[in-house]
Amino acid sequence: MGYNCDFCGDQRPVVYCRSDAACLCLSCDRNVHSANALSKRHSRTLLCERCNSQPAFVRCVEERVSLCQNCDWMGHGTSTSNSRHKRQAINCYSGCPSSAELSSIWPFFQQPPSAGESSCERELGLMSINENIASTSWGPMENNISQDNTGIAITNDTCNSDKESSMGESSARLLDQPSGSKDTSLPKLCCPQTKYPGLSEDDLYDDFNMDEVDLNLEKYEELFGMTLNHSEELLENGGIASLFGTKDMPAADSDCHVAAAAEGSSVGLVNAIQPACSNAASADSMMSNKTDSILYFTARRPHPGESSAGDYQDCGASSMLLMGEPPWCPPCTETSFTSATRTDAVMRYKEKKKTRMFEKRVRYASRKARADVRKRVKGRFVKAGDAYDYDPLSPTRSF
DNA sequence: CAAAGTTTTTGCACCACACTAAGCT
DNA sequence: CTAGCTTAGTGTGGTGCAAAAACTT
Repeated sequence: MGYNCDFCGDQRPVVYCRSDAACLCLSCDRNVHSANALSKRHSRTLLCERCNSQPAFVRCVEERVSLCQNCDWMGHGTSTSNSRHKRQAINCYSGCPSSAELSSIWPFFQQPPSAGESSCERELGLMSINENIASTSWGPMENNISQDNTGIAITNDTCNSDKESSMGESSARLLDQPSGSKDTSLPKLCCPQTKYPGLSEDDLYDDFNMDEVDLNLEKYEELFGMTLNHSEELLENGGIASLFGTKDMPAADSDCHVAAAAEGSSVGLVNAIQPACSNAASADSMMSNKTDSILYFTARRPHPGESSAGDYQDCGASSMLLMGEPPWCPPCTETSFTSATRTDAVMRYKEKKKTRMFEKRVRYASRKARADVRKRVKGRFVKAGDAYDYDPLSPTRSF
């Protein structure tokens, strides 16, 4: 097929790293992801055995292949005779597991013939995979996630730890909401995007526990621009109140409420839109809807001293933390969302959207992988062999 | 309220080199 | 038409610095 590891370009890729958007062989996977604590947190999953370019999220038991959303859709769509094939979700992992340990995560997993025991595996012994994570969770173990009954996943991510401190109280309140919380603790699956036989609605919601990098807005917008337009249309049509099921949407000092409500409502949108974008659909598309809504509301009126909405976007799902009280909180007594405010907000949103087009995005995962491990002096790349003051692969510096 | 001073935020250039794409043989 | 080669241009991330913005006096 001609597909090779994005890093070494030699071995057949086996796993897909969402954070790096890279297909890697086991050896490089361990090398790259043992480089530092952050890379170790990258959640990876098997590579789709059909297209060899997307992360697999289900395993077809009958066909014994791991499939991405798209290939699964193509192969198991309702119109095909294979639609009744039994499939099981494929979990993600982080850390630096050995092939044997991967086999314990995925019973069907077999080490490719070409991929021998890597030096990384031999030398580093960095296996840090947490049994619970491997079997039940998406991503880093430090994520504490709960869900409310609208399907909002609230992540307690390191990414927003700073902001969380300022919003800590409201976040805590949100997390502690007795009425809304189902106390569902951690989501269980990593990547199922649509409803499948055997996957519950809860499983669907689990999608919202996303890797922060996957929440790159341009990426979603690029793939699923229509969903954004949809959200925008709702705004412009004044559909916010009806969308949220309340006519008293808070205005001032309540961006958080609005965002949270939009959050929950977006889930509905997702379900409605999903089939239309199935060709390229992925879990990302779900977050596209979610974050787009967040984008608008958080961008609407930044509080003094707060970071910009863009910062929230950078943190992806963790932006949810900043939303303060959940939608089921009684609306405040302030004026409702007037049409003038809405128009103004839409204008700001469109402006923001325009500028966002120019934001940086990683186009070549292999280059990113190289840059990630390249030695630097004061942030600048140095020639191989030259003295350096920063080596991403080494916890200590040369000086 | 305006001006001056201070602090914070934002944007960008820099670096090496693997990789891509285009052009040519 | 395809394959192989050459070459120019691109993109990648961490850091430092300058400019702009925000804030205080």
